[in-house]
Amino acid sequence: MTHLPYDPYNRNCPTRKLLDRIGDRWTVLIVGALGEGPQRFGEIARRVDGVSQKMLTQTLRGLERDGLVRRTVFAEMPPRVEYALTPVGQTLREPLRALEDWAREYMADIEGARDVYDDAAVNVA
Amino acid sequence: MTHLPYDPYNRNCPTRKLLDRIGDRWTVLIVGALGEGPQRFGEIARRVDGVSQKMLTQTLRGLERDGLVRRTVFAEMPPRVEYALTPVGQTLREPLRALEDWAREYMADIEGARDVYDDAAVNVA
DNA sequence: CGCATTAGTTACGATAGGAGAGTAAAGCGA
DNA sequence: TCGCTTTACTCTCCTATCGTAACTAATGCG
Repeated sequence: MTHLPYDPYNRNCPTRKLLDRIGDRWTVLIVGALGEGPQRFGEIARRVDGVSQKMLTQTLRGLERDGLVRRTVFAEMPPRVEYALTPVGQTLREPLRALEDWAREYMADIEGARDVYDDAAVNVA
Repeated sequence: MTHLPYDPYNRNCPTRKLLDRIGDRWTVLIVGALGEGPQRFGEIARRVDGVSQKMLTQTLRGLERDGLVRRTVFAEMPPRVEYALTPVGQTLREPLRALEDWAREYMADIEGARDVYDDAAVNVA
């Protein structure tokens, strides 16, 4: 039998929560960083400027659970842990990069639109 | 002169916040809904199952301020307000639909990965 | 006169996120 | 031997955001 059609417009569909995860700010940046190759915890932290250790751990754990990231612990001291995209995780690179590229491309337009909107609000007030 | 390169990996870059907005759960679904044509407030609310009036208003206001959505008020009673994507808003449809499609395509894989992960955790515990 | 309709707004409790300090375990220099 | 360093977390506390649900304005209709 085929599965029910997944539909994020339905509140009970699991794709609804999945969208939350993959559209998440840190997920976009972390997957983007790992797209360049496997990296250690600290390397990702430095690459993704501003991410707290807590959120980095939390996001990586979620991605690992979802089978998008593989976590490898080396029994050394100080500890060494390497993170890498799985084959499924690789398939996320393109849609997320598209989002990143969109943000870069239209940022200026949007800042302009905000100025116009905010000026109009001031004039009315 | 060209503008500074926008880089969401830098915590102070405005694209960082922009990523938050466009990756947002409600934004993805609302832009998706409006991709089918202009719609009234209530129509969007019915299409995007589970969105509260508060979040719908808030998200639409943000999209309007960013110049991605145009809001048209008709002076009637009861009120009628129509929302439509602007040309810039249209350019968001493709990357967001790619996200939606990805979620639909890989949902089953991910649910499988979660089962494996959670079973392993139980065995260790 | 009172109820229905539409597009909101407001108040409030729950939850998620950020900041910052604390932890384990081994290496290494004084 | 003491204690400082490194790495990958974990914990606590505080604030911001989100969801729920009730309330509102303004008109038509029975």
